[in-house]
Amino acid sequence: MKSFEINQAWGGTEKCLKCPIRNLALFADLQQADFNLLHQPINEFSFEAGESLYTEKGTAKFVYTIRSGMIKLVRYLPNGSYRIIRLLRKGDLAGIETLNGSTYLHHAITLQKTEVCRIPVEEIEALNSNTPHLYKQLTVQWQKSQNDADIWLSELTVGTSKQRIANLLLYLANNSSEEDSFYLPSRDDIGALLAITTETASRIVAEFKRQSLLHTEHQVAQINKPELMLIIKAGN
Amino acid sequence: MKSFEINQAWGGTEKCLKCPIRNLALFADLQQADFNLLHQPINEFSFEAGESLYTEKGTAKFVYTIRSGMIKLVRYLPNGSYRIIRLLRKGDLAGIETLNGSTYLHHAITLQKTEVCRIPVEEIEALNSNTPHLYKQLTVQWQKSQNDADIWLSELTVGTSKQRIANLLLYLANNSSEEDSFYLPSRDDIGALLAITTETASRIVAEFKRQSLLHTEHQVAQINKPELMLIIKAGN
DNA sequence: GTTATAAATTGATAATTATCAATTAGATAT
DNA sequence: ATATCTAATTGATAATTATCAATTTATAAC
Repeated sequence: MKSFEINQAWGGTEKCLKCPIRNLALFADLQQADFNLLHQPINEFSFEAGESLYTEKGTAKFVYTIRSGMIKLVRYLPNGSYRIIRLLRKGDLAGIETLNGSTYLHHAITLQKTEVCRIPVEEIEALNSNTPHLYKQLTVQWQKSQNDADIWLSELTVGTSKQRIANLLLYLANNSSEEDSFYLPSRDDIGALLAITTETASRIVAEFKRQSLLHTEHQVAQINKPELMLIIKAGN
Repeated sequence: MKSFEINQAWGGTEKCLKCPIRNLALFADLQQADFNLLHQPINEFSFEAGESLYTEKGTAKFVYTIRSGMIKLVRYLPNGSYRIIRLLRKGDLAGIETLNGSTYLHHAITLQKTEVCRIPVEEIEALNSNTPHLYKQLTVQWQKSQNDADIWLSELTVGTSKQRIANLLLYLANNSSEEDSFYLPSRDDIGALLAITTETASRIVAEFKRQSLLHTEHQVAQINKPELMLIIKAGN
């Protein structure tokens, strides 16, 4: 594991209060006094692309808030293939299922350089018992991930492969941190996201590039949104 | 709407405490005193097959606990088709998204005769503010629906249509209230569940019937589980 | 029961996608 | 820079599925 701890250990209070993404994250509603309830340190980690935060059925001790970058939640299927269940970005929570169980339900793997805050589950449980301020954000996060799953199911599993990829590109562009570019997943991952083969994903991505609907430089991508939206509608 | 109220209005205390599905449902952890916090009545409704509990973007005032039967959560797509996002059964919650928003995110439609308890959102919010006993069950429910969505995404969107339908039949059989039979959705709904066409769904269901892997009488179905599991593995 | 209506099934064909295989481009290590 | 490995692309073909259309079966209404 190449990940490293950015700050050795700190109480949390000072830094969480000043955190640039606090309004997006789990602790949005916590107040000064609430932070004093924290006993264990909340550490900040930086992961390179392709690293694993945790694995399915692994013992679950931490929840992660994503500060920057992108994470895929992966399930491996009995036949050896894998499916990407969801993509997580800035402000999202990973591993929150551990509040009701002792193991993680997915593999969490970074797609890019990703910075996270690692919160011990026990601290979440303690906060929940002692302050009413965390509960609201937990339900907001829950709802966000549920809604994401719904969009995935309703929009990214219908239509031809071309329509699905066009939809995915628009989704990625609309949810990117950058204004006009976004991270383009590998063809393998596009396949695992949309339940199509790597080859089909590659063919269509290459075709979009030839048609100048998509420009890439390494994994940084830009798209022609209006044209892709037409493809989703018309399907040609 | 043919639905009718089973009980005109009642305080909730007596009946919720004796409810046969209470251990499954939202109020599992509530104690005698907590029920006294309820001000509005919790009414019991019975719906016939094909009725609508609520519609997407409808003003959300109620959450529903399913006592018996089955409900589909539906999203209509821009092109006029629809997708079934999830199936809800005994003990599941419908409309819980309204805790963080003012509208429902799906259409909820009964597939069979279905009995529900209708809980005003305000009561849930009030309970949450005044007792810590609801929160735990809310997260349990949240996790259950998230997990269901994950299973859907990872298992029911991969493989050939035949494998997907075999998977769906096993899922329905394993989650049925009855020991050895289950409710078989219409071919339209099977299509909307698995993102395949009605015709493909019909062809495969008919084939399974010819092969005696599936027996139906009206919409009551029985399956040969071991054989269907082989089909999922082998795909033929 | 008979008729009307909706759902399920089946057929023929075209379109889409998976599969297997090879090649090219890109990234990493030496 | 060169060798090595991995990812992306492309081709040919078979398999799967959608589409359009017709027919049969089931359900509901009278």
